[in-house]
Amino acid sequence: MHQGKGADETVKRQTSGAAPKPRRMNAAERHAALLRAARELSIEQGVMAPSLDAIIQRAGGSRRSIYTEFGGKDGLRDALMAEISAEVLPATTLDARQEGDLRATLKQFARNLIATLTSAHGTVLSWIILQGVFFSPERARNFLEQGPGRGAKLLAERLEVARAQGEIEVRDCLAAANLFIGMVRGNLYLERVLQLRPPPGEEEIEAHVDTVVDIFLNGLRPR
Amino acid sequence: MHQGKGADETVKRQTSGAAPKPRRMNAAERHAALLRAARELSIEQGVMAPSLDAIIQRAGGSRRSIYTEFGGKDGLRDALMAEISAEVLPATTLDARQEGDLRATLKQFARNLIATLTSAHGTVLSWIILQGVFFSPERARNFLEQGPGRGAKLLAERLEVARAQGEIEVRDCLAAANLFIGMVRGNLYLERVLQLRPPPGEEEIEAHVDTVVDIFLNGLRPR
DNA sequence: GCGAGATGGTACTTTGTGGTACCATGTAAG
DNA sequence: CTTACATGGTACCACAAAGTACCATCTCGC
Repeated sequence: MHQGKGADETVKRQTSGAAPKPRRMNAAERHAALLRAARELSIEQGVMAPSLDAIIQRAGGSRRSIYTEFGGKDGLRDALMAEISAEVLPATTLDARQEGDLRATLKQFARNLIATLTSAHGTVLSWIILQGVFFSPERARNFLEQGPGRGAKLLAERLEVARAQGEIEVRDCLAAANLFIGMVRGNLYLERVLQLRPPPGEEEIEAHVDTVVDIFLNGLRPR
Repeated sequence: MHQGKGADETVKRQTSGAAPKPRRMNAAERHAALLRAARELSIEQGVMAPSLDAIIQRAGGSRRSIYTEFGGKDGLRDALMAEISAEVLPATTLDARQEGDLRATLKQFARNLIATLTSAHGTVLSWIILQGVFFSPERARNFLEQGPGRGAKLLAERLEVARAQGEIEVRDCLAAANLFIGMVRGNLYLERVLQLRPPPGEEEIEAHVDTVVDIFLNGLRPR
């Protein structure tokens, strides 16, 4: 390995032009590179299962950068968790201002949710949250409340509006909302988390969403 | 600790009756004790997160027993996985011979499934399967196919019978079965896996099952 | 009783990994 | 050009935990 590094040194010496692989990163670059490497490796091996050495090797830079940027492995995990949470959270909540008809709203919500959950970063987030139960229960719980919990609540409110207008007939709107979300997740989500299949294509998502909304709305229609 | 053990020795000496804490285990006892300790600690700290020392300490016996019984930590994990799988599998499949009406069948299936999934060992199994993706994907995939996969298939067959009899109206019975299972899992399962709540009581399960089956069957009823 | 095999307890070795210190080198300021 | 600082690379340390060896002790068969 030493020899390999030595050979590279010829590159860095006097190359004045655009270096294909900048030898020096600024803070922002290092930050991003480390998070990206941590995320990629977490997808492959499990959340933060890879060693810091592996992360460094992929991200470039030195071990020290992890400590200067994140304060250690825990800090890196937290940062990764926060980053992905921020990406995924919007998809888990219903846009309350959307005033279209109920079916369209449900479809939009379902489409957004299942697409995000089954995407690559949605899967990683799931893993982080799931495993986070053991190393940072607070954060996991917090995410659950901010994300899926809030999404279910907003959806329940929308259902209550629909019920008031006689569109649907249901006892517990929050329970119904949770069931709807459960249907949306269905088996797709589980299969994705277990890495038994690639992310679904648009058509597949669309078909899934159609079926879910059909059954759900039909199940709630006034008799 | 030595003194504590020494004090116990008086018990074992000539006590002909039931020894409260037998000093020597036979193979079966050791096997069971180790699996039990591993399971309990896995519930508390994550699958196989505890060290062998912790497991030994709880199970009694010596480190060597793990190697003689299971060949090492990996063997113990596999054995634990197999054991819990065997316990949970029956609940994930529909009893095909049950010839009652559709609603009763669905309720029975849903009740069994959600009760098992949200129970303590169901939660551990989930963790084992989830994390198993990374250390033994084959076993995880196999379980999924044998359990939930087969359960969904059997349920789909039952739905097809119902469809043939005009009880329900649905395009894709397998998709519907998966949605049903998704509804049954709902949020209860997720909250349990994330240890955000204790196992639901019977009334709670019953209410959940009622709502699920109501919406589902209503959603599929012929128009 | 007594000895051989089995078992429990413990200490040791090895390995992997998080964290830290140090050196060399590249970059930027004067 | 020179100097000072920041950064990359590497070696080192500390610690935890898996795996192993050994000894004492218990059980069982003679």
